[in-house]
Amino acid sequence: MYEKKIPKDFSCGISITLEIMGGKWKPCLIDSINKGMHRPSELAKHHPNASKRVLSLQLKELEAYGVIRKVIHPVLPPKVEYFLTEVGESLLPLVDMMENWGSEFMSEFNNRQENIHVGVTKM
Amino acid sequence: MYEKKIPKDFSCGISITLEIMGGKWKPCLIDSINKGMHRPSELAKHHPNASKRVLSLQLKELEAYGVIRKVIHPVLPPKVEYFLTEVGESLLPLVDMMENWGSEFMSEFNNRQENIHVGVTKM
DNA sequence: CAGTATAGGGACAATATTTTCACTATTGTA
DNA sequence: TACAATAGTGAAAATATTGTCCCTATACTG
Repeated sequence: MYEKKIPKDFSCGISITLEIMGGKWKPCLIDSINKGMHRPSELAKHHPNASKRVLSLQLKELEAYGVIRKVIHPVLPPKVEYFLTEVGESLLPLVDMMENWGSEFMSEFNNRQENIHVGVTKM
Repeated sequence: MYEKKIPKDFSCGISITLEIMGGKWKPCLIDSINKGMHRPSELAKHHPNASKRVLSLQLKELEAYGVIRKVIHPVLPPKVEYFLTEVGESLLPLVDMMENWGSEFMSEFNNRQENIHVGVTKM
């Protein structure tokens, strides 16, 4: 395993949340699992920009922190499903807020760009 | 400047929020500025684990995204102050939620550790 | 004069994260 | 037989982020 050398800073709640949610795809994964995508292949198809490897790693981390629960069906070809735990569900408001804020910011941002192109400047 | 080679993924709002808030200290900085710490030296003293360099970089990024506003007082020795913009203030609920969730998770986590030490296991 | 405080940047080193690619193994399908 | 789908890992490379150290400049203090 990879051993970290820079000590983590857990002085404030924000750092903790960032430790658990900070990965590039973790909030997206929580969101997707909540929306019904449980199998790794589904998640991978829904996030084509994410490498399979990272998704796998981040799922493992989320599981290690008790955010999701892994169910291995003993069949072949393999079938695995991930579900949110209570801890994971308690993160949903945060994930939703991230999604909403980002969407609003994006549309605001696009509006600004349009206005600049048309030569209009807001006061 | 540093040029990124992996294209950003802005397909969902979450990625956008992460792009703006994802830095190691950005949410902490927003929180601190909101709580009245406006000068870089104050912020640095309040986050001794963060290197001066990174704080400076992340402040610059927050400014570039319009989350904070920089006020340079033309005096010597230099005096600079950062303030939240409207965009920055719109992030406060998110920052608060991160702080609260992390704090709760941490105390839950500590409780569990204690219980394990005492030999008690919750069902 | 020497040191401190102020805000910040450049150069570079150290560390962390992500990507790529090749592999494991089994079953079903063309 | 050859290949896809399934879930996942190892090794190594590529990229990103953060840390360390030294430098700029000015005014004040001792």
